[in-house]
Amino acid sequence: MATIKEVAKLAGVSVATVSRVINNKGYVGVDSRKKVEHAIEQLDFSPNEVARSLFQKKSKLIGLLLPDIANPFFPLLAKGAEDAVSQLGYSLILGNVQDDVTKEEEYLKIFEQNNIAGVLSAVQGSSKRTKTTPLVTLDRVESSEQFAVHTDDYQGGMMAAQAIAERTPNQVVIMVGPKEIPSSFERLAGSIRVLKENNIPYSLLQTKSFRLEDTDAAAQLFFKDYATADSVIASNDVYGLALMREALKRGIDIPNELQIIGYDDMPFSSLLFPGLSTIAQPAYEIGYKGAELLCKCIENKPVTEKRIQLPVKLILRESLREKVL
Amino acid sequence: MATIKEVAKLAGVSVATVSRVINNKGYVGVDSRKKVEHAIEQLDFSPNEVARSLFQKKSKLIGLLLPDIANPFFPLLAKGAEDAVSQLGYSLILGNVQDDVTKEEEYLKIFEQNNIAGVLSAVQGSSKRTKTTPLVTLDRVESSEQFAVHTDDYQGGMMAAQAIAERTPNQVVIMVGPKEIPSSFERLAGSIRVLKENNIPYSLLQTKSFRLEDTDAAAQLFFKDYATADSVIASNDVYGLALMREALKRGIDIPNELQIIGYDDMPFSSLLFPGLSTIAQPAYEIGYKGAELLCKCIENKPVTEKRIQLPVKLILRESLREKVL
DNA sequence: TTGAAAGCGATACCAG
DNA sequence: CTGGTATCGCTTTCAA
Repeated sequence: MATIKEVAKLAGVSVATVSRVINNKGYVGVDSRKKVEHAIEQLDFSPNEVARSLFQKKSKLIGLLLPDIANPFFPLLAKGAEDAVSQLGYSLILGNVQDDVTKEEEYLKIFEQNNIAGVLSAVQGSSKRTKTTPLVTLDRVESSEQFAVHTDDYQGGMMAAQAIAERTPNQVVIMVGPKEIPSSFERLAGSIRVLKENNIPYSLLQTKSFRLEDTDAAAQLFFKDYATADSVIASNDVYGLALMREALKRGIDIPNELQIIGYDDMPFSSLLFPGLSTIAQPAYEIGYKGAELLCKCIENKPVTEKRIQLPVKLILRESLREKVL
Repeated sequence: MATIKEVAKLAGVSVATVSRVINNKGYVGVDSRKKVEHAIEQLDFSPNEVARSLFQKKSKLIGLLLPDIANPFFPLLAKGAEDAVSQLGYSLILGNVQDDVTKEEEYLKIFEQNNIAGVLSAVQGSSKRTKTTPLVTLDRVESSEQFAVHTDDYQGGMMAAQAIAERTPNQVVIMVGPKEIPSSFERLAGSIRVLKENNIPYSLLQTKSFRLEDTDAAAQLFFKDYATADSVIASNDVYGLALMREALKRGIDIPNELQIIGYDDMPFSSLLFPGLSTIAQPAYEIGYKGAELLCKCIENKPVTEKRIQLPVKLILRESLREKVL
């Protein structure tokens, strides 16, 4: 790749001048500029970001920390982040952490070693492990986070329960997401509130993780322990799906014998039949808005909203019974 | 972050010595080493990769080019790549190109500007657009590729057709993936061969892309144009799923009235009921092996296999009828 | 309006 | 064994 020096030489000016034109900064005479532009064209020059980064102590790279990229929620979030970030002139370094704090710390160190401009994190507690770099927390947001994009989990929990409540539930089971995840708690609280208000009895079933592997076990457990339940609020769509599969296998009619509502609205949820009713989380937007917010922080632009809350919405598909009025 | 200079000062040695110990290269006296190690500890020093990269003209970053990260095949591939790469001391820059050549070229330039060590590409034709950087092509591999990890699409196509052939097909439709994708062609050829050998009549239905959005339209089209077909070989699981959904909606019994086989074995395919039978592509391994191969190229290690072919396998689930012997 | 030169943080050559 | 120093490619004073 051509360097600024070669450009300078070809253009017959100094590197300083070249620098000025590529950064559009400082005075440059018209014909100097012309010559430089021409030389750049000729040599197909583009500035080395590494050298820039070294000098600026800040690169055009953003670290993206994900709990598990194989969990279908995160690719969409990543896509949103990537879209925003690349429009704003940044690129993403992918940090897939597998719910492992050690790996997260490794990545934070790598990010730092690479003069990362900021980090976008969908894993909890990253902010405690990062000092100086701007950080935006996504999705699983604790109340202590400064900059964050998240959804209203409490309301989501309420909406899910409300959808159930309006559909003649007899016995409902709430599958509770991992305790460490704050959103689980919020959703649960929201659901419980609605169920209580409607005097609907419910049981809780704790699930271990949001990982794809744990869902089957949970579904089995559900049918073992709550054989008589006729309504279930699943921790997320993957669980909802596992439940559905198991129910269909057992010849249980959905939604008449068992109605299910999930959470997230993962891409495949619409591709099923019966379709999984769910609370849609705007994963793409979370990533997109988060990236925008982060870039503002990085560039010291004014930010009006430090914590952005995105709405969730109820998606009705075939896994819920008809609403009774 | 502490610099090598500060370490040198604290340890009372020169930067050269510090450099030698952190790289484990060249002679270093025992107590010099001790002092340096201690200083490193004290200052929590870790070398700045940007400075290294500038000098070496080569970073510890690897570019990952994906056609569409929202397509559930690629997160798994990415996960495999990430696992391998991070074990070998590299990190990934994520390049999501959305089947857009311009964006791909942008990323290749960005990669270059960042002194990328190599690129891992699951989009076609990247090798034509890249000159000097080591490159490993994944999954959708043309015969011209030097370094590649892929599966045997011809065999996969045969296996899919074979599975159908053994299950009393009456009229079969092969959904053909996008023409630009070489694997589509291979699979088709394999399937046709088997069908011909068994004297089974078939029709072809061309699909536009592997994108999530196009599948519903294709499914509608299928039921419009091939209402009487009783067997279908879908381009991939997403199409298979769309077909299944549409069939169930229309009250068509699966697999008795319509049997379906997909391709890929996407994570959700096992979570359905009826489960989607499919040809499993080892997406994770493709990513993993690809990353390993790339790292060997980068480090000029001997590579025994330049083009690695991974086996596909038939996964039988409920979307196929019983086999007749 | 321009250029010379210092410096970002590390590596590696060469001398001692 | 160790240290001084040029160098990687670029940005940014500072002087001219």
